[in-house]
Amino acid sequence: MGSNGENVHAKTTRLMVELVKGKEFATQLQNLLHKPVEEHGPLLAEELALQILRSFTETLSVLSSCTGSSAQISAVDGGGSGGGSACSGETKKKVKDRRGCYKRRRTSDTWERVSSTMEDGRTWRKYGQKDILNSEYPRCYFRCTHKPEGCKATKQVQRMKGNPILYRTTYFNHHTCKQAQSYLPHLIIHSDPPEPNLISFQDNNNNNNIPSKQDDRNSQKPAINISPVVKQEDTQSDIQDLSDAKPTLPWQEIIGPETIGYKPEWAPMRSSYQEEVVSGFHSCESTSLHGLDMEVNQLGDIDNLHYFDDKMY
DNA sequence: CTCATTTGACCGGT
DNA sequence: ACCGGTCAAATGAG
Repeated sequence: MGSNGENVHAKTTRLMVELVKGKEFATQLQNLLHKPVEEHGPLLAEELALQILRSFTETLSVLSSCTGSSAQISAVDGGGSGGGSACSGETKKKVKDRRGCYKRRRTSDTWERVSSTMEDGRTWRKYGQKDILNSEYPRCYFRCTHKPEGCKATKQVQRMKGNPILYRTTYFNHHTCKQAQSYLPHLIIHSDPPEPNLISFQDNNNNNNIPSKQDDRNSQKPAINISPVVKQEDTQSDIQDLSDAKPTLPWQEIIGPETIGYKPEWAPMRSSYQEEVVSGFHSCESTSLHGLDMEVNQLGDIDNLHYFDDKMY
């Protein structure tokens, strides 16, 4: 980087163009959200959201090329082991050939999900967190709370580089615990007071569990954010940052008042997606993940679910 | 007291 | 040698 000023200038211009475009799309989307869905239909909003994402992707791509490295940033690249560094983020560490080359082996039981929420209807226990080279955000490691029972499902969650509102979650291994078999969270949007925009997840099996005590404990966590207006009524341990006073509820912002009530004053107006990378199948997983995705997508959220085979990643 | 999270240390893959 | 993943003691909340 810095080796060719002309290119940098051109790229800066391109960045500006992309960002302006993204802002325009976001503005259009915002305006759209103040109109009844019947007027424009759901597809237009989705198209705008896609344009915004595209703008982000392009911006990240330009930023990536600024480094002059092999960094590859995409809309779903959370800056994991292969992530690149930002233009301004010239690493102070001496860079050797092996740096950033490490890649965890992937199997067919590994898949990745990019989401505005790390919610997946499972109960997880955090067992580690690491700062990842060239990544702005730490990677958090979770295992199924039923590991003592033999469940080998794990997941990694990391905020996406350049788009920290998105979570990338990588899942590893299937759930073998039985709790998840019966676990079928159902996304419910509460439009009634006292908690406007309240969204809760309830399973179909009367798992009417109290919110985990992690809920407020996790307010320290940087990586996992669920809006406080999202209420979890299951024993989902990865509902975190519920106490965070500055929530992000992407689908909420995207779908606007017509769908779920109203956008709170404090809700930041931005194209917000969170990255969730999940690894491995819960063998106990039945429908919760996909069911949730479906619900969220219906609300305008954009999830990217990537399955890995041995060669991907 | 119990249990989840944090975080530095260690291990093993690349 | 480096880096990511996991372990486990320390810490803290309920």
